[in-house]
Amino acid sequence: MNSNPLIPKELKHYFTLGLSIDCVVFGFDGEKLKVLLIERGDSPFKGYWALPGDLLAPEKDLNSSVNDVLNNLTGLNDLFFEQVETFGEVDRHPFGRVLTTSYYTLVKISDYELNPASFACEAKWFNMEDISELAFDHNKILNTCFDKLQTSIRIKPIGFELLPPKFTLTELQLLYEAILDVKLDTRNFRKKILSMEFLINTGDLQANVSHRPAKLFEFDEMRYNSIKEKGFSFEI
Amino acid sequence: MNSNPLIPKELKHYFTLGLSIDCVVFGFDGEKLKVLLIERGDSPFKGYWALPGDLLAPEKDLNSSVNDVLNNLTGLNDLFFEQVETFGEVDRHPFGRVLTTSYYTLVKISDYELNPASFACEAKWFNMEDISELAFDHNKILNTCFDKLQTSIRIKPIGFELLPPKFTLTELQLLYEAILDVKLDTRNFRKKILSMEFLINTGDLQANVSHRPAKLFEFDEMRYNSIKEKGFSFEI
DNA sequence: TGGCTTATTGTTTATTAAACAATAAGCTGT
DNA sequence: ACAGCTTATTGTTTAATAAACAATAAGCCA
Repeated sequence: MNSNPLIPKELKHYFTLGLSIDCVVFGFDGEKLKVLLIERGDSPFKGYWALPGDLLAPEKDLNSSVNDVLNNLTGLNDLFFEQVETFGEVDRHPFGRVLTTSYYTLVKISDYELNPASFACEAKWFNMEDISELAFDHNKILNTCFDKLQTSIRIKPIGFELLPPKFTLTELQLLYEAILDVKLDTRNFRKKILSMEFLINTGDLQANVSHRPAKLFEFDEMRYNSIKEKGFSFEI
Repeated sequence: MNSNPLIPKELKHYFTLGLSIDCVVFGFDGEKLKVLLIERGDSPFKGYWALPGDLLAPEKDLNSSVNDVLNNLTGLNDLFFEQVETFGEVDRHPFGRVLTTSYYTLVKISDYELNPASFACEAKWFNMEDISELAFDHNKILNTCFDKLQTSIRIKPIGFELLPPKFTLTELQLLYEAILDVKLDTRNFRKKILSMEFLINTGDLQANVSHRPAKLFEFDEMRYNSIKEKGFSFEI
């Protein structure tokens, strides 16, 4: 049962920590940026809204447990997470010493169904501005992850995971505006994003709209990935 | 002695983790970028070179323990660290389950004396290119921190901590070249760095050099800090 | 004073960002 | 068919920034 069989006696005291994983799942609904929260059905902080998170099992890798934790609580699955920061104030957890490593990801809300389970008695998307006091130090964690998201989107072309396979440039612009919380100039935005050449004009048009239909784009995955690795500067 | 008095029985199993802190101390000697390593005098990895690092005591905050860990092993003191990433592969430590949170900092080598202590039987500055196989997964950790350093220096004006209070523009350029591992155009570098207006020309000149003495600059701390917070783009 | 060493500076050209509004295309209802 | 509505699309001018490039300045020393 002890996961640390070789620990010298004098070090036993150091092997009493708990570590949790907290997931910040940002969602886009075509208009606003949201965050997925759960209502906790167990102590501590029973009844509070919180980031989906749970203790790391000693026999599991850290980074590869994130999806399990999220899946257990909300039903969401198979997401790509970015690790952000580990929080370790002594008194951040009322039960004892629990540090937590935070991660964020981005999803398209309509692609997923929420199925709260385990100690999550509810799971819900919240507008960023509607979030009040969360359990633990989760407000701080959320803010840190949001800052990181805003920085990242200027350096890497994240965002495509959040759109349908074929999308319009207007949809893409709305996504950037939602994440950065600014209004962008349409002409300049389009010039810039097209100049990066990871968008492909499919030739298809939007259907069933009562106005001029927009061109549908998809993205060039090869080129997108190579840019994503190198990074770029998206000052817009 | 148990630091987690309120843990429900069924969760005891989760509170058996160890967490260490690993410090990547980059140093600048006026010419090359170096890293501070210790030779481990204790098992595991006795005799190996390693990043200075130690277990986190359950009664101490994570971020504020970094300086203690480093000070214990090397005598260095009072540095500003940036947290980078937490590594948590199950088998990364031979004694059992130990995750590690990594941090980096930057120092001017000549400002510090090395005093290895505790299980560090040696402490030494290594050129980045002279580093071979380190203990644990420390090569991976070092690489991750180095990537982060290179990214950060393009976004924030780090670097001044590494220079004497009054320094020449050539010294500053050498620092950037050491960290980024590139050659920069002197005229463009000076224009760019001066246009940011956090450098103050002290009016003093370099002394005891057998060539045209350079002007000595210091930096405008107020302005430097405000830029550091907002971030900037140092594509150079 | 000539020679050595490093410091300092400016111009031209290319690229990128910013600001700004008129026209196009499909749909709807008449 | 067309007038009116809605959103999509596009280009130009100006300003700012980046890139490329080499001659002169200033102190020291012999």
